Formats: sequence, structure tokens, C-alpha cells
Amino acid sequence: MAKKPSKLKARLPRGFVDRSADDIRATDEMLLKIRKVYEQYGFDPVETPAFEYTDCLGKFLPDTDRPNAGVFSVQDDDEQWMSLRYDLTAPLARHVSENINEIQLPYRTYRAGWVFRNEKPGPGRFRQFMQFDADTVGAPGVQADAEMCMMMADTMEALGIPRGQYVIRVNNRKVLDGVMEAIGLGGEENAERRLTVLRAIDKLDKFGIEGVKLLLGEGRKDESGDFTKGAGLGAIQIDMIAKLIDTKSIETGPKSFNEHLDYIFDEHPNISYAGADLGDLVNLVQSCGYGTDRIIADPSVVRGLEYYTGMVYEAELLFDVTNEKGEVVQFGSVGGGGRYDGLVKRFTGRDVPATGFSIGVSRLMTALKNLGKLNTVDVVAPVLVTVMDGDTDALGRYQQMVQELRHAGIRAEMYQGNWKKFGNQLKYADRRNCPIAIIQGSDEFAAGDIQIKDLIEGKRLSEEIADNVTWRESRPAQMTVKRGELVAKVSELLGQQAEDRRKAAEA
RNA sequence: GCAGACGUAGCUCAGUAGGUUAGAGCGUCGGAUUGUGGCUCCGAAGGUCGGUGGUUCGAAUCCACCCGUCUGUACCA
Repeated sequence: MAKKPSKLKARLPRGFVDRSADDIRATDEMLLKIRKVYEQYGFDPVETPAFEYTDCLGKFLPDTDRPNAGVFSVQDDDEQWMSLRYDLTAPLARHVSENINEIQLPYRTYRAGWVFRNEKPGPGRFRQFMQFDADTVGAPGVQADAEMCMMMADTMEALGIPRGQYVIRVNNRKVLDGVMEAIGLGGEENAERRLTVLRAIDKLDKFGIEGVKLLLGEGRKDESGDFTKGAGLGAIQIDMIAKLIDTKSIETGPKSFNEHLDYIFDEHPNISYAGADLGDLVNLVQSCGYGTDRIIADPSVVRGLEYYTGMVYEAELLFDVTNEKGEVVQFGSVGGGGRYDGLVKRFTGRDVPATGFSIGVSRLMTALKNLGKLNTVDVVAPVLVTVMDGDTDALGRYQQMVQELRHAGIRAEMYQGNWKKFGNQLKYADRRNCPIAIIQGSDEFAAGDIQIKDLIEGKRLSEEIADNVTWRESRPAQMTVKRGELVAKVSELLGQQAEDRRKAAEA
């Protein structure tokens, strides 16, 4: 027997997803709410493309001319490497640098877009996801950072996350730089170890203080028995860092934060200076009424190691997020950002200080689903005008009914499948959750009537009817009205259905 | 990347001392009912048993490698 021709297998690349109608509508609604906050703060949109030249993203391996792992890259026909953007910040820096003479600084701007990362996907972690950024370019002052923090807080609340269920944590990178110096890790020769220490600190929420101590010292073994080498610090150094980041032991108001730093590091000048800067930020937001329930200083915040130079901040959710199996998942931050004073300078040579943050839209959406704050926007499926006769005149009449409904603002469509099997038309309407079906056969046409069938009510009635003959002949929840009353009756019925849904939601 | 678990129909899963033609439920499609959704009944389609190679008279089953999924971990702008 001949081998069956092998069919092409339809498959989605791993780490990518197709988005459903519900997802798209829910995302649109989220984006709208976020955008409203950013606009209110005086930010304007700007959009950059998904591709950039790789060198503009800063992603080349030092000893080859091939792009780093982690980014999706292709070579253009002139051999130049291009990459899909992996965040929205580097492309913004490119845009600003390229148009620096036309752009009025400080430049306040926002944008939402897809970003791509070529790394191992996981549950809730994809290789394409959406970020929504806001940045202020050309503003050196701490007030610009303070504004970012407040805007993040406002955004969380605009999305329906109640106060107390989220928090914005702020730190100043220079505090950490000073700390490194204070524990003897200053200088070029310790760069690698500094990174290890920062990475360890960053894992506080994941492994707790004990886990971080292990990573700062010899190293840590994970559940599968795999061993992670630590930073190899001494006991005294580890203790100082542990005290620094153990936020449970300190008040995070502006004054006590500095006292905390001075207590551990004995008024080390760099640390005190950076701490005072952070204190100014906290003072600023508190004078605007943003207390420590919304924005707090937290010396354990690290963020990205690549380009942040000063303040760093991140938004964390304080409620438990469960997955579809009902297990509580480690959620981490849903957004973050900071000051990146060097990014524009790379292109222009000019000092152009900037600060901004990014919200992980896709991640936040999963969390909102959990919180029940994701209004699965109740988009009502269209009214279905069924087809009883297939001649051109009749089809014209059906189409006309559809248009009448549409012009009255009612979602409607005519059945486009094989009309000869009438049962299938109602089956289609049922599966699509159509609220109403319109039926006009030759009998009704001759009498100047139409049938309006309430599919929602009919579905309810079906539970009470056992045999099929009764079910068919009783024609449940169906009424005959004059053709001229089409729009009026349909509107009335839709109104009743909406009312029923509202009541059901309340109950 | 590293470590571990897993991979049988669209979905959830049976199926091993290697042995005819690999099964079930749900779903899909068709019919009973060509002008009425649901229920019920009848019938059908759907599988390279993740892939490749090996051991064997014979492999879904045993071995090796590869791919993929899940868990942990590393990296993460």
C-alpha cells in the first residue's frame, strides 16, 4: 500500500500564542485605561518599529560581529544585522537621539508595543509580549522620578487594583554602588563579583533572606540538586547586605531610611548621599499624598543591570495569583523602570538624562483575571437573520433587514453558510451565542410578518422540554410581529436581555 | 544553558513478562427530524503510538540520540 501523503503539520512556534477575541478586547480595554492616565499626566504617544539595527539595541558579542543570544536577529540584504526589539526603551533612545534637534526637551512620551525575547518560555512567559512604557527624556531632577512612581501607582488603581493590593518599591542604584564600595568590592577588578552580588540581592523575593545569604556566600543548591555558585563574600560582608535589604526590620519613611543606611554603613559618604536623594523622592510623593502604602523605599530593588544609573522602581502585586490549577504562583513585578542617563549619550555624546518605566501588559492581564477585575467585556453576539429562501429577491429582503438593524446600532448578520439546512442555521446561532434569530419564510413574507426568536429564553426553556417533537413544534420563545416592527421589537428584546444579565450579575 | 519528570485520536486518558486489525469517554461530522437550537437514539470520520536509528521472527512497550511539554534552576535588557 502506498504511503499516505504526509500532511503539513500546523503548529505555532513555541513561546508564541494566538490571541482570542476575549483577550484582544480585554487588552484593548486595559490599554485604554493606562493611556488615559498617561495622557492625563501630559505624555504624548510615539511609536517605533519592531525592528532596529542590532547595534542600536546594544546587542553584539564583544569578540564577534554576531548578535547576542536572547534576541531574534536577521541579516539584511546589505549584511547589516537587525533585531526584533526586546524592550521599548532602547528604541526610544534611538528615536530621540536621531531627532534630538527637533524634539523639545524634556520630552514626555508613552507607547505600547510588542517586544520579543528569544529565551525559554514558561507558563505566563512568552517570547512575544506587550509592554506599555512612559518616559521623560531630558529631565535630570528627582521630581521626574517621583512623577513616574506616582503615575505607576495611579495606573494600578485605574486598572482596578485596590490600594493596598500593590506597592511601588523605589531604590537608588547609587545606594547599592556605595554599598559595594563600603564592603570592599569597589574598582574594576571586582566588576564581575558586583554583578553576582546584585543578582543575589534581586532574588530576595524568590528565595528569602536565607537564600540570598547562601548566594552571597558559597552558593545554593536548588530542588533538582543543581548547584549555583555564590559570590564568595565573607560573613561580615554578608551580614551587612542582609541587614541592608531586610526591609521588614525598618520603617521605609524618608528619615528612618537614611538612619538605617547610616546605622549599617557608618555614614559612608556615597551611601548617605544616594540615600538622601531617595529620601527626597519619598518626601515629594508623600507631600502629594502618596504614603508608604503606595510608594516605599526598598534597598533590595535592583532591576536591570544593563543601563540603569540612578533611581530604579518596580510595581509589585501584593495579592496571591493562582494558576489554572489553583496553585499560587510566584508572580514577581508587573512593571518597573528607572533612570537611564547614559542611553542617549551613547548616540549623541550629549548628556541627556532620562527616566521611565514599563508595564508588562500581558502579565498584568493574567493577574487582573485572577482578581476578577478583567471585565470580560460583554460584547453581545450579532442578531442572526436566517435564510429560508435562496432566490435573489428573498436574499435581498434578508440583507435589507440586516442593514436596518445595523443602522439602528444593532450588531447583526445574515447567515452565510448553506441555508438549505435550516436546523444548522439555528445551531450556528446557538454556538455563536446569538441573542436573537430573525426568521421569514414565504408564509411570513406573504403575511407581511417576521418571526423573532429569543434564543436565550429558548435555551432556558429547553431544559424543561424532554422530547424533540414538542421542542420543535412548540417553537419556544418565538413571536410573530409585523415586518415594520423589526427594529423596535429587536431593540426591546435586547434591552430586556441586558437587564436580565445585569440582575444575574448582581445576584 | 543545567537537572529531573513526561510524550498514545481535536481534548482527557486506558493499553507492558515484547505477540493478530491500538481502545474508551468527550468533542467533530452525517442521519432519525429536507420550516426550528437543546435532549435521546443510530452511524461515520479521525492515529506515521513525538521523530530517527538500533535490539528482535515480531516494538506503543526494550536501548540510544533528537524534538517537544512540564517542574526547578541559570540568564533576563
